[in-house]
Parts: sequence; C-alpha cells; structure tokens
Amino acid sequence: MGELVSRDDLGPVDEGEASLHETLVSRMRQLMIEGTLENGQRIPEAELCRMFGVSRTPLREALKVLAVQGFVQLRPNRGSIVAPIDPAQIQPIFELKGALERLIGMTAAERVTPADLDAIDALHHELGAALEQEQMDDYTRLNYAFHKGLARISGNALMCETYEGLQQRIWRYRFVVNEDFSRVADSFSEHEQIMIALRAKTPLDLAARLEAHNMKTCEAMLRAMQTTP
Amino acid sequence: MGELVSRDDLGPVDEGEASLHETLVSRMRQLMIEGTLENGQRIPEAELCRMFGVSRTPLREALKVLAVQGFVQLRPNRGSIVAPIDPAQIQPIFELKGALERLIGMTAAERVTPADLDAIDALHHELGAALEQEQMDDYTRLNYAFHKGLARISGNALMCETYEGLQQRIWRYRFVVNEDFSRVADSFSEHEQIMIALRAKTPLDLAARLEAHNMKTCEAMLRAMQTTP
DNA sequence: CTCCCTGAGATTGCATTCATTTATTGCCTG
DNA sequence: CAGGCAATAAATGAATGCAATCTCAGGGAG
Repeated sequence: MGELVSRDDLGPVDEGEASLHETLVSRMRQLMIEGTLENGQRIPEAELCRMFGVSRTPLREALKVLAVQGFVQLRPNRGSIVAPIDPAQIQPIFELKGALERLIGMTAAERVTPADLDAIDALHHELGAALEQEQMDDYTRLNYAFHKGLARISGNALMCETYEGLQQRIWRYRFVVNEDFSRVADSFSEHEQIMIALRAKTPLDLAARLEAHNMKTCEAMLRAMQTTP
Repeated sequence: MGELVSRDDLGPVDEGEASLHETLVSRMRQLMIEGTLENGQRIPEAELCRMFGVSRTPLREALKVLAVQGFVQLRPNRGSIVAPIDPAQIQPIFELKGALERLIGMTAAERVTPADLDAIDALHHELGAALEQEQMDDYTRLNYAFHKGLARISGNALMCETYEGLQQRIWRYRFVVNEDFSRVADSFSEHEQIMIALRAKTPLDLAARLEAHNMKTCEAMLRAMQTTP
C-alpha cells in the first residue's frame, strides 16, 4: 500500500515534472481555496497568463479541468468565474461526504493494518498537541490529513479520490465562515472515539462515529455561516 | 425540481449549443463506452481531429476533462490512451456506488413526491415491458434511467453527478463481459421490491434493498467477467 | 430624465504554427 | 547475425494568430 500520510494538496505546490496544465490546476485551485480568487469573481485569463508566465492554451485546459472538479464555472463566450460559494451547497456536500464516511468506517475497520494504525495514531497525537498549543492552523491541516488517512486505509482508490474532492470543496468554505474554535475541542474528543472504534475494528461503530462527526462538523459550519452572512 | 427523466448521455449526442470541447467530451466518451476506442488503445489526436472536423485545441481540452473523469490516461509526452479496463476496478466502483445507493435510499424515501412516484413508476413498467418482450437493449437503457431517476429524487445534485459518473464507468464494462441474461429477471424482481419500499417511504428498507441490488449486480458482473477473461 | 441603440474595445473560442520530445527505421559495429 | 546507435519522421505540448462574440461607454429618441 502507498504511504498513508503524503502530500495533501493544500500546501504550496511542489512544481515537479508535471505537465504545465497540471501545475496550473494545482496553483489556480490553491488561489481559489485561499480566497485570492474570490467566489463568483470573473477569471481574467490574460492576467493569470502573465502572472504564471504561460500562454492561454494550458491555462484554458486547466480551467476545463477545474470546471469538472466544481471549482470553476464556464460560461460559454462570457468567460469563466470562480464557482460561487453557495451556503445551500454545504448541506449536499456533507450529505454526500457522510455516505463516504460511512463506507470508510465499514471498510477501514476491516482492512486496517497494524502499520496503518501506527501512522494514523501518530497523526491523532499530533492533532492533540496542536490543540493543546492552540495551533489552529496546524490543527486544521492535520485534521484534513487525519480524515484523508482514514480514507486511504479503506483501500479504495476511487473512493479516496472522490473523498478528497469533497474535502477540497469544503475547504473553500473555511475562509468564508468564522472558524468555530469552541467546536475544536469537541471535534477532538470525537476523534478519540473514532480511534477507539478503529482500534477495536468494529465496522458499525466506526461508521456511526464517522457519520456523526461529519454531521456535527456540517452543523457547526452552517451555524458559523449564519453568523457571518 | 427538474425533469426526472431526461437525456441520459448514453444515446447519440444532441449537438446543442454546447461549446466544442463539451461536444467532444460527450462524443469521445461515447466512443469509449461503445468500445469503438478500445481499452488501452492509444488515442490518435490527428485522426480524431479529422474525424470530428476540429482542430487539436478543443480535442485536447476534451482529453483533459476525460482524464479527470477516469476515461482517459494522459501520459506526458507519450500520448493519451483509453483508460485500460481492469477487472480489479469493478469491485471498488461498486463499493463506492453502494455507499451512494444507500444514501439514495435513505433520502429518496423521505423526499419522494407523488409526481416523482408516477414518473419512476412509469419507468418501472416500461422496464417490465422490455423484459417481457426480451428487448434487452431497451431493458439495459431503461435500467440505467431508472436508477438515475432514483438518484434525482434524492434531490442532491452533487450526488447525482457523482452517481452518474460511476454509472458511466460501469457502463464501459458491459461491452467486455457477456451479459448475464438470467440475471435480468432477478434484477427486475429486485426492482419490484425497491418500488414497494419507495412507495412505502421506508428509508432503511429502501436503502437496504438498493444496496443489496447493487451488490448482486456487482457479483453478476464479476461472474460474467470470469467466464470471459 | 430614462431607455434603447450603436460601435469601439476587449475577450473568448478555435485554428494554426513552432519547438521538443518520442518512436522508428536503417546502418554500423562487434 | 544480433545488438546498439544515430538520423529521420511523427507525435506531443505550448505559443501565437484570427474571426466571432460579448461588454460597455456614449449618444440619440421618446
């Protein structure tokens, strides 16, 4: 099995041997996740071309890809815009993610290896440390890695891909709402329960806890969104 | 709510006002679903350009999109190939689809409207007619529409999109395996049970039946695949 | 004063062109 | 005769060019 904890596509781009359009997909997605490109804002092809030092061809290819991933809306003959973030979209995204969380719970509990357990446990402790030191940026990133790691344990690559796509969509909303720090402590204690269920390898219990965790996160985000319209 | 039964992206392309690259995405996907472009086969850009009467730019844009959708593999500097179909991929796809089926069951049972029921019931009866007259092509297509209709009832657009993506991936495999006709009758009787649960609006029951149906379809496909390696 | 029309400028979509990389053929060497 | 190397041919990847479309300011009619 591949590495459990690897690049999470949230930090700066690694600028490897990828073809130009792939690099652009990552960099532009990053701009949208960060909020540099604001929701609903028109995407200025020419400007981005200058900014990235590329021609329009690979940039436009990247836009097509980002459109499939839901980050960009293509409006024929009228330019592309950053997909508007719509509070009404949060619930459907979490609903779908909930279905995947359940699958992750059912399968991860059965397929987890001792090595997986060690790796995810390490992440879990890092999360605890970040919480204690109130390093919220770290916490958020580790949290992302933690759930991604659980998805990996389930061993279904297609599901992981889908799951990460949902995570990235949600990630965009983090910059719109005031993060609800009071939620973090609760979230971590839910993680404790998740770890217990994982170690016990009890599919139904793990699935239920992951689903509940997902739902609570969704509710917290909806609440936060209401207070910052 | 939009129409329950609409274009299913499996018939010939409608050639609407879509931009060129979108049209190409549909047409090339069609070629791959039909098997005209065989699994693992190298994709000859120049030839396809002549065939479709377009330049390489929109065609290459379409290839990028199809790569995201999993139909094409891009090999940097070495050309694109039709994503090889791998029997080992069937199970993960159905596993993921199973998670969605469950969600569809849970939500559709709660959200179904009388109009939805009429529409899906009509489809169900068409399916019955196709079975009786042994119109297997029709049956297969109606079956696709039936499940897509159920997904729509759940009212989660993102989930529908994801679901359809999975359906299309699976569709490719239908041309590799000898269709197991003996399965069709069983399949239809499972549909009967699904309709009963939908009319009764019992989420857990509907979800369970959809999951079971999905699993049996998966098993049938795996069996068929073993007999035709 | 408001609304609609017009046309210049900007932008998009696609075609074409150019540079690089890869694949293939034929030739040379061991 | 087999294996490896080099030159050529073909292909990809990206940049540029061009026609069609949209945007939006300015002016005229109601």
